[in-house]
This record gives sequence, C-alpha cells and structure tokens, in this order.
Amino acid sequence: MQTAREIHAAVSLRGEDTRQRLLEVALDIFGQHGFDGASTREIVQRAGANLTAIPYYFGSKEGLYVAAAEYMVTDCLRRMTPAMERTLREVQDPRLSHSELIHHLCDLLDDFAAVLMGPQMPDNWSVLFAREQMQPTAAFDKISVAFQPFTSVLQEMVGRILGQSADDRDTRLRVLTLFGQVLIFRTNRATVLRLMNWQEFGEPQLRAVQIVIRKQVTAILAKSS
Amino acid sequence: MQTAREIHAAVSLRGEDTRQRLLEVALDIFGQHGFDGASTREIVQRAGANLTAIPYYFGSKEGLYVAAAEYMVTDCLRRMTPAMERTLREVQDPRLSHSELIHHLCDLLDDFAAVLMGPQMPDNWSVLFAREQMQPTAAFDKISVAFQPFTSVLQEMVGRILGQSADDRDTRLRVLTLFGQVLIFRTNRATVLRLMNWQEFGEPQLRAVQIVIRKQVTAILAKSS
DNA sequence: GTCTATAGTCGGATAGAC
DNA sequence: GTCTATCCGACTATAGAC
Repeated sequence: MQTAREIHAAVSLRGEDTRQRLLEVALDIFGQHGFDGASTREIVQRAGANLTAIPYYFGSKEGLYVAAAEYMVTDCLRRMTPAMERTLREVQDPRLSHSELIHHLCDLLDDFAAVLMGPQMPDNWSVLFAREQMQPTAAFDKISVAFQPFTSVLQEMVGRILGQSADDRDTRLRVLTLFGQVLIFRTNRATVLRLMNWQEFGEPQLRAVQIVIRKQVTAILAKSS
Repeated sequence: MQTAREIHAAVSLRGEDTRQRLLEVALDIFGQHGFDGASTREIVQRAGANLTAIPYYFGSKEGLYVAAAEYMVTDCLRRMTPAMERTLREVQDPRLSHSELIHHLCDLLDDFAAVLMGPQMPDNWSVLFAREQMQPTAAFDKISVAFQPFTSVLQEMVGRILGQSADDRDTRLRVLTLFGQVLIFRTNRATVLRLMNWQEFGEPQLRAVQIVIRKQVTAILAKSS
C-alpha cells in the first residue's frame, strides 16, 4: 500500500513525464509547421496527453513554444560541451605553436559539424533555429545566451592565431565566416544535396565536409596571410 | 467614349495589376508567417483585392504560394544578371592569370553579397527561402533551377583557379563553403548583429563583410594551398 | 493532474449576383 | 473580373467534473 507521499511522488513523476513528452513533440511540430501553423491538437495527440495539459504546464501555446526552444538549445549545448571543455584544456598552454592552435581549432569545428549534421539534430530543429534567426521571438534570447560560450572560445582562438584581440572587429567577422562554412551544410541542406548529388547526409558526407573545412581554415589562418 | 476592345484592355490591365499586387503582398506574408500561418484574408486586405481573387487567379492558396516563390527568384536573378554577365565576359579570356581570376571571383561574390544584404532583399524573402531549403515544397524546384546558372559560373571559376574540373567533388564543396561565408550574414542575421554590436545592416556593414570575404577567398584559393 | 464539453474566433473555399 | 454571403472545419482557451 502506498503512503500519501508516495502517491504524490508518483503523480508528480507522471506529470513530469507528460511535460517532457509535450516538449519533445512540440519542438518537432513547431519546427515543421512554424508557430502559427502548429496545432496544439496535433501536439497533444502525438504526445498522448490531453489538450488542456498545454495551458496547465506552459500557460499557453506561446509558453510551450519558448520552453521547447529552450529545451532544444540545452540539448545542443550538452552535446557540444565535451568538445568545448577539451578545447579549453588544450588551449590553456600558452606556448602552443601557431599550427598546433589551428589544429585544435579544426578539431573543435569538426565536432561542431558533427553535432550539426548528425542524426541527433533533426531537420525540424534547424528550421526552428533558422526562423528565430530572421524573425526573433521571445525564444531568441534564450538561444543567443546559450550559444555565447561557444563563440567566445572561437573568438579567443582565432584572435590568438591571428595575433589580434579576441574582440577585434576583424576577429569577430572571421569567426562568423568560419561558422558560415559549416552552417551552410545545415541551413541549405536541400541545395547541398542537389549540388553534390547526395541522397542523404551520412557519415561519409560528414567526413568529406570536415576535410574541406580543415583545408580552408588552415589556408585562411595561415601565417603568410 | 471607349470601344469594346478598349474596355476589355482596361479590365485586363486591372486584372494584371491585381494579380501583381497579390504576388507582392503574398510573398511578404508567406515569408512572415509561413504557409500555414499566412492568412488569405490578410493578403487580400493588404493588396486591396477581394478574397475570391486568390482562387480566381491562382487556383488556391497553394498556387499563390508557388507563384510568389517564383516571383521572388525571378526578381533576385534579375538583380544578379549584370554581375554574372560581366563575369562571364571577363573570364572568356583563357590567358587570365591566377590572381586575375581570383580578383574577378571576388568581384562576383561582392555583388552577390550586395544583392543578398541590400535593402532590396527583404528579410521575409530570406525566411521563405530558408524554409524551402529545409522543408522543400513544390516551390523548391523553381528556386533550384533558377539558381543553377550562378553555381555553374562559380564552379567554372573555382575549378579553373584550383586547376581541377568544375565538376570535381572538391570544387563543388569549395563552392558551397564560399556560399556559406556570404550567406551566414543573411541567414543568421540576428546572431551577426548581436556579435558585431551592429544595430542595422547598412552600407558600412556590407563593406566590412566584403573586405573580410575578399581576404579569405584570396587565402583559400592561393597557389600555395 | 487529467478529463469532457463548449465557447468564441478565424481559416479556406465556393455559389451566385452584378 | 469583382463582389457579398455563407458553409464548414479547425483553432486556442476555459469552465468545471472527477
């Protein structure tokens, strides 16, 4: 027989579980149809929850949207954390050579590409992310803040490699173009697949992309320039 | 007094005008709210047309969407055409030096950036474009076909500069990363503005971007690499 | 915490007059 | 070609029982 506390705990667990499933399904559907196009009915149906669970847990459809976006960036960052911590450790040594620094930077970008292109990053997430870039909503702040540590690391490394401040305008522009070279394989996937005659974006494709990016980053940051 | 033919011509003109206004407004609103979120009532209201004009001219809401996407790429290409024709003319000379070729390529990318970032390219257009990239609809084919000449030119030039075939896999990947370096300033505008501490994307900002891209493209395609 | 029932709004499409 | 009127389905949010 259950005590009152155990019953309450069980109920809470069930509630947390419902909340979680709603977040996951909502993220998928908001990405697919956009905020306006997404139907709360479809969300609760696929999540196996009741329609009124959305106002109950998230206040409103908009609250659910913001929570889903937050869930997405948290998950992305969690998968980027190991690579970032490794890089921070490697870079602590102040006597690293120019080419060693470039090597560590390329490793970090490799992992970044792997997270972006990997099967763990559903297309629908990217769509939601892209939409927030061009039409920021309340969710954009959460996205932006969460990604700041990552750009900081890149600025530090690029600045050090180029022998200029991490906050230098040129440094920041360079970081953005580095991002761009990786991101296009995500944001313009349809064009990439068509131009490359690829049917899917799997392991071999990721490898090819990583190789080209390494070549280009090395050339861009080479000492002669 | 008007003849029957003149009256008919006037009506046709009015019809064409309504059609045109619907296209322009539809493009803006589809970009802003997505296909599902866009309201035909809002479109006709802002276009000063009647609700039934959409089924009449475009068959359905979906027909209007495809027509609007087609209208967008036609307009973009029209603005890119002068630069492309100039480049094709410049590149005809088979004795161009390595650095001259790079120079012409940079000029083309400059114009590409100007079209992408310029005030003539509304944010909402980019959003529609981005959505089609990740969730292609019937409109994607029209977009894709229209842009093919542009990628062809880039493949030709990059291949020639690197001394390899225009259809080489490495050539195509290089072209994509070149695109990426420019496109990120469009597709991730919110992140760009925040990282650069820019309030808007005007003439000076465009200039700064063009300078960095020239530097990087030159480094990437330098003979030593 | 979860459910049913329902209110109130807005969506796209069509019929038919002019 | 343009308009009014209308159908009917889908939407979010809420009240209130359990």
